[in-house]
Amino acid sequence: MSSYASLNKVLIEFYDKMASWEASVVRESDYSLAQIHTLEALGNYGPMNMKSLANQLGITTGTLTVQVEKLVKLGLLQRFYSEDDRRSITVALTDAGQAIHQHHNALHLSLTEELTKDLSEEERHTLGRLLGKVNQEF
Amino acid sequence: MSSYASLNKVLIEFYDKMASWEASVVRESDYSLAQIHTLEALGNYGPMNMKSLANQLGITTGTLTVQVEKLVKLGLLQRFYSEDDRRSITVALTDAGQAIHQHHNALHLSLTEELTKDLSEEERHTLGRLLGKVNQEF
DNA sequence: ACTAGATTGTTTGAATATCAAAGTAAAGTT
DNA sequence: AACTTTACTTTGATATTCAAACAATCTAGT
Repeated sequence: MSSYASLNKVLIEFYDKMASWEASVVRESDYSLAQIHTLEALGNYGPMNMKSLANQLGITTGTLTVQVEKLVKLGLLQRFYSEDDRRSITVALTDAGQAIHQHHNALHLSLTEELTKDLSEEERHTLGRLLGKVNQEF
Repeated sequence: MSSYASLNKVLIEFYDKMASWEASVVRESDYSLAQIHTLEALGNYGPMNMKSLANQLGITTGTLTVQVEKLVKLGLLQRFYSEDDRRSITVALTDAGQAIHQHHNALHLSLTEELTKDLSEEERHTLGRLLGKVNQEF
């Protein structure tokens, strides 16, 4: 097996396991997977407009419009209207949304600690550096 | 930021980007995200019973029962009944299911090649080794 | 051998999430 | 000014999901 193929396997396996972990964590919360993903995207990458957010989440803007409307009604998101471009709408977390994101993010951090507890400090640094390079290529 | 926190960020970012890529690739195919995920799990990890597959996919067995039924009708999956434990049902890809999985997997392999083209052979090996360790901790 | 509890998978009913396509309004282009 | 593109929303149809109740089978302890 080529180095690409074996690395491909490992990358997919990580993605699968992360998705499965996320699903089980979210199922025990008060929010759906789609909702948590929306809060996570805004919490991790900051406020953004509908198009960027839909692209980030891998859904259409039509789907996102519905989802954002629900989260606004729940008090977790707020919309900001741009004066530069009046078609564009920036979406951001409210304080309440921020709190939920931070709670969820703490779970992620615990998981990361657990997953990498047997790595040396240097290995953790190397893994972060290499995967960071990979991320930039998307 | 601690080494855990920065690594956490990178891991999440990779997961997000992979999910987004997967969604856009799948949207252009004839199958849904849930269906492709089911085929992928069986293709990558081999035949398994309903409970294991549901766990692998991060969904309940109730949801999976419905999904497997559809895929069986489409001729992509087949069920095998165990004699050891007559409650258990092993699910596997048919040849047609295998073909779809292989087509999708080829897209993954292209992505991996693209993502890691600027890494040295040694860096690819290191990344695979470290992420492999992480995967084992789940 | 009996039984109580655990395990595996299915069914059901209700809530959510999703897309594609059509529509609206604003911005950019020629 | 007319045309095209862009950002977002709405709509209608499907697909996905879960929790809870259920049925069949297995396991362990007595």
